[in-house]
Amino acid sequence: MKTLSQHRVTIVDVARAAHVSAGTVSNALTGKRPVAEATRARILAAIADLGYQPNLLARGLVNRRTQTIGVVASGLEYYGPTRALIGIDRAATSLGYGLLLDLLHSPMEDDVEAVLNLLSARRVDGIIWAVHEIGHNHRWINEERLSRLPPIVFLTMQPQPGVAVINTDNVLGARLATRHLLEQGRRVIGHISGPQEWWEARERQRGWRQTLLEAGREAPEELVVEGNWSAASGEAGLYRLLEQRPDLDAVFAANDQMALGALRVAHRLGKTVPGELAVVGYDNIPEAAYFWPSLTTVRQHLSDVGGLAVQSLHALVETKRNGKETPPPTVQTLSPELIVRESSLGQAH
Amino acid sequence: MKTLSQHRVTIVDVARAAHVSAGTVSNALTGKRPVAEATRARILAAIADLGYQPNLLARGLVNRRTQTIGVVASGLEYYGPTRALIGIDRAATSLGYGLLLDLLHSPMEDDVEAVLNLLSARRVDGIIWAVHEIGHNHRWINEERLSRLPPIVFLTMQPQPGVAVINTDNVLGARLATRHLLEQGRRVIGHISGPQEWWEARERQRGWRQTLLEAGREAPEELVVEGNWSAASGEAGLYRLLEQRPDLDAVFAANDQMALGALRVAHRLGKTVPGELAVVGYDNIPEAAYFWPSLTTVRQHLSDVGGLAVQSLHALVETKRNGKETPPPTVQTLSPELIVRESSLGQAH
DNA sequence: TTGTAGGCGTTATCAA
DNA sequence: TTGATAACGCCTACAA
Repeated sequence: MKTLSQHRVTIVDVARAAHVSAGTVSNALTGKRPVAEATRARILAAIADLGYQPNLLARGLVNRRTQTIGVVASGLEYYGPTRALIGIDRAATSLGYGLLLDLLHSPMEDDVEAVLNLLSARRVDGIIWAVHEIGHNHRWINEERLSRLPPIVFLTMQPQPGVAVINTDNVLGARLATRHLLEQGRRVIGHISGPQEWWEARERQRGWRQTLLEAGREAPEELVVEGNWSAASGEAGLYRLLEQRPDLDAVFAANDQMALGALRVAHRLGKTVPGELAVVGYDNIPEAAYFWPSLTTVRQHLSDVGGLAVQSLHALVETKRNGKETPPPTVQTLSPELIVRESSLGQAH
Repeated sequence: MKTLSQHRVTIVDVARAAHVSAGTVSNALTGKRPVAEATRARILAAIADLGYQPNLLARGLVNRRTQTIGVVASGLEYYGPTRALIGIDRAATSLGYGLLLDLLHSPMEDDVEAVLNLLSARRVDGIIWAVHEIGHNHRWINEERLSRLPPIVFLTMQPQPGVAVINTDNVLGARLATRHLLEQGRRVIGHISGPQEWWEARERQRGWRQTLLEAGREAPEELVVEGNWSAASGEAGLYRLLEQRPDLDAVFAANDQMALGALRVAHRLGKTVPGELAVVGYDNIPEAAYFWPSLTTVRQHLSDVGGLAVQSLHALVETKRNGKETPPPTVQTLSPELIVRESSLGQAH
């Protein structure tokens, strides 16, 4: 027996109030079958009257579809991942998906299986994996495992056969930065890299090296120091670099924070920027334009990356649902752009 | 008839494989009723064998509980909201909740009702409302509306009778900053405020004014300019301030980005910081320690705010589920702390 | 155009 | 300790 109190209103209540069957209410709601104008009006009135809200759990149960995307991310304390998340949210909302968010707090050790299982258990329609590739934390990715998961799209990782990836071209970004420094007449261009366990850090370093070699320069070990993305490590990095190569007249840091640390060292040593030392960063964090001097940097279109990921995922979900054979997963790579500001302009000295 | 292909394994499959009933499998899984050791072993074996994963939709349907928290947030491009989100995620995970994320991209105009309805329809157990209070965008909050929603906790807003709020003490933060400047012997302390539609901006300005008046100083209008949180507006702000009060020897900006803009103006004008002008910010973004000079600022414990929100929400959910009368909602306010760095140290001139 | 019956995958109740 | 049965709230055939 139903007590009126403490009873959430269901589709049956609406049906009763509108003098129709539950099925008809459902049809009026989903529009999957025609409903007479008059009855639809009564139904809508009843819905408004009772304050009915369809239970998406029940709906998902029968539809085998939840309109939900699971997003696994890490490093939200950095600028990049947050931008990507914003892009994901925007696209997801416009396609009618909800977002189930799961942050990995230590992306090298977190229990990936547990996360995946939970997402599966919640029956998300698809997954966006926005966890940085560090060390072997992408080891779990293989066809066997993926086959037992909903469609999944990866962000910023080493392309791999059989998986859908949305990338940014880190090599190109580094090349733009380095070439720009060459064009400004810089002769000794150092690099403060990210941690070498990070795929992106290796790519950026590769771009720097390639460009130097292609220009007939050398890229010896003493021109590279490894940072950990923090401004503190950028600071330490530039000190070390200057020790190893006092004639350094330019430095390309693998992110803006480390570049900021480098700027600080220059100030402290009384080295003028860009006069005696040119500095270029990577990421274009909002603050970069207001550093002193303002920072030349590389901009990635991260929120586009997020948006693209959702679109690709949506396509995968749809083709799977229609039972069609899924086309081979693709890699999409977006090009970054160089943003030139004060910190790198003009000839040395 | 069931075809083996294309059939997700259910609890019934497990039951059959383990020669027990579905109910028993359920009991083994949830531990809500005792199950003989021998049968439990068989069940677990079958689960592993079949790769069974409970369907949380179905479970949620009957339990009337989804172990999900809806998080509505805005301004993720800023440092603060992201920190809060991280804190929320951490606490939620440890309490066994999933996070359904919904970002408002223009928090003044977005359709709040649509968001709330969607969350309700998905049957989240509770909601965390982390949308900045701007203008009248919190107008919808009233007892009548809240009564038709799951338990909800608000972040950083003007306390209001009948709603649970987790706050940071913005007035106190501004007081700490301003008092510090007074103690350093500064005589003319200006303020670059946030947009006055923002509650937090008004609070910080209030703290600044109070402190000056209590110290027997004046806080005339020409000592305040309104920014929009961006570094650009901080830049414009300081120019204006200096025009109005050439004798300005300190400025308190309502966030670190605007402080950064102010630093830039000082450099450009050749004004030494802190010698001729002391600068204090608010937020303690990671870059602040590496500005030139490093920035004195106010640190809020935002990830604690997020964690507390989850805990409070959890408590609300539990008492509601046990049918107990919910105790009157409370306001919890965390104290910020002043972080002193180079930009404010020492006497003027 | 509408109604009826059955099922989506679990858990809770009541017996056994 | 275990098994049958009836919900949970919705959608989809099939009939009418």
